Amino acid sequence: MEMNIKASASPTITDVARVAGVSIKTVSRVMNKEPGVHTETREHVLRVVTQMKYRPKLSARSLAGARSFLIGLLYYDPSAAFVSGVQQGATLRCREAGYHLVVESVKDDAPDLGQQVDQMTSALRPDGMILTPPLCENPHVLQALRESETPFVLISPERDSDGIPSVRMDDVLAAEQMTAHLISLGHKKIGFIKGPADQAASALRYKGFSRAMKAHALPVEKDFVYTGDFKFHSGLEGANKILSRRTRPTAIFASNDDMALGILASAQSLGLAVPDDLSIAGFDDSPAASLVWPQLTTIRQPTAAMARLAVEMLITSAKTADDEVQVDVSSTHMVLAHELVIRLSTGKPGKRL
Amino acid sequence: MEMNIKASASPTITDVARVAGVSIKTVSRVMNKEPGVHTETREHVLRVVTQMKYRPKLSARSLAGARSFLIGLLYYDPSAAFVSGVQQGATLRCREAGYHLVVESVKDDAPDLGQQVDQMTSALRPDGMILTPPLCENPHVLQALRESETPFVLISPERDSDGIPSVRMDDVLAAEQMTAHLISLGHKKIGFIKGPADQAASALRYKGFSRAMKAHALPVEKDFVYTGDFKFHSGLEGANKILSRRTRPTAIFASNDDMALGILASAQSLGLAVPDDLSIAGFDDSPAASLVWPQLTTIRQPTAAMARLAVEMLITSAKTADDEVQVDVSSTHMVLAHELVIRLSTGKPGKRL
DNA sequence: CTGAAAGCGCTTACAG
DNA sequence: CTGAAAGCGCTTACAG
Repeated sequence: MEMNIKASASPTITDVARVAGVSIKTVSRVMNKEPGVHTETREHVLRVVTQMKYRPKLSARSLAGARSFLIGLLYYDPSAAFVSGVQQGATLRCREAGYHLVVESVKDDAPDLGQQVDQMTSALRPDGMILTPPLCENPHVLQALRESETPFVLISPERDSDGIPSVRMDDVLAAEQMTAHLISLGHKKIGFIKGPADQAASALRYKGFSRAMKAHALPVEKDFVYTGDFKFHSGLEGANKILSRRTRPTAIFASNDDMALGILASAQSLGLAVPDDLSIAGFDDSPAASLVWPQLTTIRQPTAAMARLAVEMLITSAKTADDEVQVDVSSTHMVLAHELVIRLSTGKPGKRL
Repeated sequence: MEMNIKASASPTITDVARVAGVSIKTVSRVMNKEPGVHTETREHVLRVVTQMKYRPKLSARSLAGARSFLIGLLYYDPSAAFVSGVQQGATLRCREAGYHLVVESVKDDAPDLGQQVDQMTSALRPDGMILTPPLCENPHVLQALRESETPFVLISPERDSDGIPSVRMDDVLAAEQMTAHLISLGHKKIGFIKGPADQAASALRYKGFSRAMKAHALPVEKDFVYTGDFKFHSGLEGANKILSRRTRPTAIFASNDDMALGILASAQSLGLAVPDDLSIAGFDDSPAASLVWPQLTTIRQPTAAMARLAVEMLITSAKTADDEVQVDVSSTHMVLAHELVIRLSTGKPGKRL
């Protein structure tokens, strides 16, 4: 017969142990699902735990043990849909695993970025950190992380390097498929808006585009290619330029949605019907892609899935940190599937041109 | 002359005390900026701290003391620009104060929502929680929070209630100003797309609209008012309906940007020029508002500032929890200034109609 | 102004 | 399968 000894405040492991008539070590074993506890004992303890609403305190577990049950997410651009998706996936996986996600927004060009990271890791002692672009490439961040000996996973880094696990999608393949989609609709003159040279995705997406064009024996017209900066305005400008020529493409594929929306704006201001006069495709499936008319054909990045996997890897490495079964995730590079989202901004080339 | 006693691993308060030749209590005082330490002693300790790169461990501080230096942010809609802004402001203020932000994305209609909150508060023991709509109104969340005795602040709740601090903007005033702006441009027939009845902002914004109309002796035509659900599609539908009537308004004001973008799409599909044939105004200044052509006239909510203030209130209440000077924030309701963002989607009523 | 002692609530390492 | 002891790194309450 158990009885409540203290009703107020939150119960500690000692309270539970006393009520259950076992040692705190046994309660600890049960809470951590460790083997080596009699089924009856385990069930009995579990019952008491439920009854007393006992929840281990993170700070105590963290101080005594080797894990903090905290995962850090470092990001830069706050408005990006990309980060939203990543955070969503990370937070859900964390909850499932009894972990918590601590977010930190930093400026990519902050002079004290290294210290900020250092501050975060040494105070919090997270079991792992997740980096999103462009932080994946920031030497100060990477160095601070290495020095703190905090495990970390990169999401969509520029390139995979040995010893740093990463999760990504296949940008080249996605761009290739999108281009093939346009070609299959009947387009032969296809324009392309590139991203800025200093971002990894830019080159990869252009590569996919030109690869598909070449595969179908179509020329990549220089006049139809423009280099933007991933922002709306550059898409608008690029499209204005491309569409002002004597010969126009019947479709333009932009390296991201924001620029694709710029193309759409350009087309509308020029009185071109989309997709009849001009098909437009983007990349990202940002929220805005479904908030325009016609809705944008685009590529959906597996942001949430990438984040889930990143969390997974970090938790696993924390768990097995000093186990016999060393799971080495340090050279794991995962590639997740994307999704072609065909909407109304692409169609067969019109008859009007 | 100090010398490094242990170079490896991270130094603890004991290490610092030994090197500095003081007690750990003195180091603790210095780290917490407590008064009652000789300036010389303080400076000396500070020097050793810097030299050894000492950083107090959060878990130890949390376990021993009354504060966790953790603030929780509970949100529902992950894609919302609103949440992004709030998080941005919260994370920055937290860093300044040496706090960290733990985020948790929950489903508004999850059956175990109360338990989720309970789990979070009892494991993490955050010094405070921030809630965003529609969680501000969720009885399970509020009850779980109250039971856990975690202080919390509501951002833009439906209504202010005694004992629960809140931060908001003045929706009525903002809608009034936007309407006045349209009227000042010369519009007399102005349509309005309402938000869903179950969201507080809906009624407030409509109130501001009708108040301004009345102030200028203009009628609110029932045929020009439509009730949407804050989503793109409902704006599109509402506009289609309103614009299909014999008499059309020369301007439509939507209760949020997503619906305003729906109006824009409708206008474009009907061949109406914006703003010449139809002026369109939104509410939120979402990212998409600047990603369309013409860019949307809208209202910018002070999301980041609201979050900063919320964090501020929580930190203050945590600090003074058992001080003599009790700052009671429990009945504080702050109202922050918004901003009218006039862009190209509004203009003088055209001559064509 | 400064410090010695106790304790926060867990896990670790060890013993049986 | 179970437990007693020690200790994680700080703050609190107290003493001087």
